[in-house]
Amino acid sequence: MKPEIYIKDLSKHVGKEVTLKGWLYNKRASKKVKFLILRDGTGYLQCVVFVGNVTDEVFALADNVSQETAFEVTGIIKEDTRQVGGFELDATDVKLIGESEDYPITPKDHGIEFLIDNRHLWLRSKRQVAIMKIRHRIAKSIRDFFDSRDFTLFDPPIITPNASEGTSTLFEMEYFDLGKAYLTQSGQLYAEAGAMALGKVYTFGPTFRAEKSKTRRHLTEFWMVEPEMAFYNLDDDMDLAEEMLEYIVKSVLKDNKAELEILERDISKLEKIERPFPRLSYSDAIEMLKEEGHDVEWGKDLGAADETIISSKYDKPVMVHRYPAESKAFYMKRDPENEKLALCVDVLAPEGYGEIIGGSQREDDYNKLLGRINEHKLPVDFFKWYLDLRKYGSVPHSGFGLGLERTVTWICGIDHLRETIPFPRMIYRNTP
RNA sequence: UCCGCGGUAGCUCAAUGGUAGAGCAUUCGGCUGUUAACCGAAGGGUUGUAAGUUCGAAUCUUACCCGCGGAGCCA
Repeated sequence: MKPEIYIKDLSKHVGKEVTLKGWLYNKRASKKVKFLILRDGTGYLQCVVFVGNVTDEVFALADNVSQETAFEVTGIIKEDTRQVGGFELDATDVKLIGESEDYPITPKDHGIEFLIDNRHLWLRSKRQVAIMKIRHRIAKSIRDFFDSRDFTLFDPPIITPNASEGTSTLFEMEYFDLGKAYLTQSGQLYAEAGAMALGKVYTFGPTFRAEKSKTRRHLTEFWMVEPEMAFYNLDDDMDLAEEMLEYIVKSVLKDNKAELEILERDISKLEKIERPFPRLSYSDAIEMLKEEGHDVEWGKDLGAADETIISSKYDKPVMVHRYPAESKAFYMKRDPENEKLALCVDVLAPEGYGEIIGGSQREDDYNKLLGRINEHKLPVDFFKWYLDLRKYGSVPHSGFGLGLERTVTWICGIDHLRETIPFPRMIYRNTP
């Protein structure tokens, strides 16, 4: 029943008769010859059905198949430089597997609302298939990167009673008789416990933010990778982030050339992603913006426009570190050389793609951390276990979070991250 | 939450306040090599909803609904 060969493997079958299974991507027809474009998830193949080469019934069938009809085709594989994949199939038989009537997504233009309404079908289109393959490659390269560096995959809970950065942006639910619980917006606090147990860990899973953000850079459900390392300071943290990003980009360049081409990605931009990446303190970034005549003030977080200006100066990701602590999360350690600064870093992707990583060295002093929790008016009870990590063998430690969809968006060179996850969840959309 | 833009055929879009149209898709016909194939024909409409102005509203006004882009916030 299962296919014996796939389109990606055709080079081994030139001159031989093969049977392929898939769906009709598109069709071009004249009276005596029909061109059926088959897609099977691994590639695209033009199948030529000539009037004399098949029975009349088969020829009539080839004439009638409509877009996205599932069918099986048998024929001889020929090399053909005119075709995208380099091959063509001379059909000797076609069998119908599943009909497709009035498929809504045509090869012409569509609006985004219509496409997202039909996301379950939109995923079949060439561009979406390419993006999903690159997403997969990026996820795999992330796992390979950490796995080969003595990290242990550490899965934090999705349902949590506490908030790492306040409750205003959390999805809330009733948890039996225990009151409110929330969908996690970060596995970091749990990863810290993991780092104290295993040394180096990483989490990789979905996270949730009920932010009312309506931009091309936000989803309410997105995937995040969060490494957490004992005995790493901020510099070590930045070194790791840099090494990981380089590794990811090189993996995609090595294995996804065809997909990048479908997306018309300018590969030369990705080829420049090599260590070292520029590092810039927040204060220097502010100075730089001021010199350019932009209205910025020390102490405020950088806006999206500011980030774009900074990242446009470089053709590599930029690491902006040591932001004013006031606007940052409670768990970040202060810079011992300047208590107003947090030992944190944001990595801004090039070409205006903005923040893809946020990381920091964590506060490892019990009393300072307790003070921060109180300053931020967070419920101390919920953080008792987290404070314990500073009570029993506390060590300097650091970590960061990488947004998977933002990374895919940047590497694919597309303009909205809703295309980088199979079924995007956004503020005004939770279907299909 | 705020600012801006939009909603017309299955889809993408036209249409000075005066008969609602084209391309694609669909159906039928033509074509032996097409690359979003091409050529010809046909069917397809409560112009987001409600009210108002007007002899007459897709077009002007008001309210509402839905969507898109952006800001803030963040990955």
